[in-house]
Amino acid sequence: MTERIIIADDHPLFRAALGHAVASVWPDATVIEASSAGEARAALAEPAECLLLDLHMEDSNGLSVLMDVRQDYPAVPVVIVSASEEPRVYSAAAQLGAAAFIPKSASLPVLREALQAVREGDNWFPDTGDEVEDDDLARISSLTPAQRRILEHMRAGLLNKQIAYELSISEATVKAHITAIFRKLNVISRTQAAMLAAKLDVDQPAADSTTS
Amino acid sequence: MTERIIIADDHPLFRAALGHAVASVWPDATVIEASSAGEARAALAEPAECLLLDLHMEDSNGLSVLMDVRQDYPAVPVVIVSASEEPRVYSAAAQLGAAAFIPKSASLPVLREALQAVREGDNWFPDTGDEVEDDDLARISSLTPAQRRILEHMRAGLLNKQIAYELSISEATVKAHITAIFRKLNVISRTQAAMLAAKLDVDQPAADSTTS
DNA sequence: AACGTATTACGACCTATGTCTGAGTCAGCC
DNA sequence: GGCTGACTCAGACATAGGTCGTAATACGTT
Repeated sequence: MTERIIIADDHPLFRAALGHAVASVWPDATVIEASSAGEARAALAEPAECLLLDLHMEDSNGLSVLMDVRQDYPAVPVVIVSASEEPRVYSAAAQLGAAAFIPKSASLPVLREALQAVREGDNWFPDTGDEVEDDDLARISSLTPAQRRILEHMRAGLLNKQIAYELSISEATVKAHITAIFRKLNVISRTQAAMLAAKLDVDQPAADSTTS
Repeated sequence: MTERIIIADDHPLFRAALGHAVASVWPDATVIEASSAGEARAALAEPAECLLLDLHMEDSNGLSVLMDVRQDYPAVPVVIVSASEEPRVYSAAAQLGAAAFIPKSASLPVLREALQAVREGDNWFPDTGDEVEDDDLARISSLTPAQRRILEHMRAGLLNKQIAYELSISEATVKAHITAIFRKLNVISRTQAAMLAAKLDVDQPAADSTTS
């Protein structure tokens, strides 16, 4: 009987590209496309050789789909395909039983290498080079409440004088806090601090994905 | 002579998928792949029929690349390819002179339809119905090239001195440009300007699963 | 050629930002 | 009580940021 490979991704073009790569590793496999987590689960009702799973789909909450699938079909290796390049997401996926993690920025040879490894029963994860950059998130969460309030106002583009007025403290205190914030965030100007705060405020999903 | 079509996207697999679609619309064209904004600009040194441009690449932070390209090569139609589904981004791209906007979630037939329209000199944008307007966009696109360059550097958190060095101009000139930028963007500090630039240039495909 | 306008450029000048030193209060903790 | 950490503030200081006036260049108009 032919092997069934399920590709779950909500980007048709990307499914097509993945399909080509799959075909070169499993030449005789039947490729089943799914554009949502629901379709992927439906496709799993019949035995499958492998599941390529996108983390960003309309009806999916990130890694929770992976959890579900691993629970219900532990025999099916799951290859996570994600736009994320965050090492924290790699390791989260690994802990949840993914067989491989492929960033969408991967090239075709890399993709084939990963799929080949999975076919042979191995795991495959991106090479992060051991020591990852220090974590912005950890740094920002080390701020004290007063420092966080001030960072919020900095981000809004207020002057120190305005921040002092808003928080009913002196400008000297604002400056003192700001100096402490810069140290903790490892930046040297209020613009960098504000950009960092803004970036991390949008990047909530990375921090949130393991707790749901 | 053969037509040159440039595909700029940092995902090799997606470039391949786009290449297939392009080949079906421009059968005899030469497809040139670029994996960064820099490579795309280099490829534009020779006449090109069309540029397919991803908004999210390593060395680019969004729509600023589009601005630059439109400025330097107004004759080349630019098709924006983005993971974003935000109507606000569509209209931003339209205002900045993009010929088309294709969400990465588009199917192959839709993609072909858009490319065909561009080939015939038309525009093509996703069907959204209601109008979105953005004063900020109009303001930011009124910046001169020098001002835009400086805004980009401001956004990266550089000091005026560093910007001056990068652009080989004096710090006094940087300051003068910054003052002009503030007036045009209607802000009063570099932090506000940087936040505004970041907000409008956003194309955050990697971080949109948000909360459960 | 003469003109207006937009852009880029610069220096002088004042203000905002950020650092450093030092110090006071308050709360929790061993 | 002694210790620590968070929050508060002030004065002095150095530097970065921002405004203003001014000028050279470029480009299109008349």
